[in-house]
Amino acid sequence: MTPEVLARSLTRWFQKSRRDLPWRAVDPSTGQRKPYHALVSEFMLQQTQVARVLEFFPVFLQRFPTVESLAQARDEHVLAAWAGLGYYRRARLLHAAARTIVGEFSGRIPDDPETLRQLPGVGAYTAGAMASIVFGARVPAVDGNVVRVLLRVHGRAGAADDPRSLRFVHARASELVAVARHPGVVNEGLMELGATVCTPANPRCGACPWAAGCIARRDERTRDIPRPKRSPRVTGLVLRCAVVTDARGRVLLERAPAGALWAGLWRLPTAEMTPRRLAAALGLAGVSLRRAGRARATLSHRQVELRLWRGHAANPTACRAEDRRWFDLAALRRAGVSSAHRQALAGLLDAEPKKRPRRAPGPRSRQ
DNA sequence: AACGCGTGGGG
DNA sequence: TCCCCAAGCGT
Repeated sequence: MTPEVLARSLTRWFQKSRRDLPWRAVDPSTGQRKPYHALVSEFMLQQTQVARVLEFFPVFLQRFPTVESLAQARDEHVLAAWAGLGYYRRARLLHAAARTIVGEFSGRIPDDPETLRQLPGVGAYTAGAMASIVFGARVPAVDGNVVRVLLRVHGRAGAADDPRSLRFVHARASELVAVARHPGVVNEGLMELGATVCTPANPRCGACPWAAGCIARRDERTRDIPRPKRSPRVTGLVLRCAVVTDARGRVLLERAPAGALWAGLWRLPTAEMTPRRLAAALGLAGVSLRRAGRARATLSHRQVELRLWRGHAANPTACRAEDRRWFDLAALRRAGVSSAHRQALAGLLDAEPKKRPRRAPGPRSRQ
């Protein structure tokens, strides 16, 4: 099928089937989407599904309604609003981008892809998406969905992360936006098609506007295109974590240092190695620690086991240290804490309904 | 260029 | 339970 035919049928399909997502709302005063809302949504959507972002987007915007409010915010508060969404570097990069936008562009979000690309956390995809979807620029926006959809419709074999596949897809996407009436609609339509119809497994070809001309479907190769990527190896990681409370029921947390997992978020005092005397190694001299179960977290590249050690601090000030703080339960709920640590703390937070109150029995092995 | 970085839903 | 993976980016 020619680019013209593809662009036209995709546009028609998208205008009929597009989901009503909050970041797609048009600002009546400008007739376009709010650039700041689009920016926040694009950062959240990096490697993250729509359903997940829907939970966080409105809350984040309520907390930081404008790019100025985000730029002025403290890093810790931005991280707290991101807690649970994952890939926390995005929160720092979005924060930095907001500061650049306010500091260098008077709070106006750039509208051309080259300038957008200079912002922290904005790569080729996000720059293309912002420029085309918000500002109408005639540039492609190639994400994982677009790669899959275009490889399939053209019947092009290859892995999704193969540079040759990506060059091919970029060329096809460029043809589409070149002939499109609304480049942003074509780009967003491609992603929508990949997310809702041309899915990795069990594509719903019956609902696809391109089904009649799809080469992969004709050749019954949708299952083989794209070839699966080489999966990164997942390594195990064991962390010893102290769950220490004081007489008022407050729990002691520390900020995960740069370079650590969940960098910048609050975590339980943690040791990676097995120290002879855990409490002393954690700077908790005088606290008697007892084994208290474990929590597991599966990350993209890491299988983490948190071995929990419970203790009480008779003298809270003795446990103070740089980047450590006592949290009461209310503060704990508001704090920037990863889902893994939130799960580990679930026992303390039982006022809060947890989806998975997994509580493994204590292992016999020494921790 | 390959790797590090979270999370929860679905098959 | 296990495996796949989703609107990527920085280094």
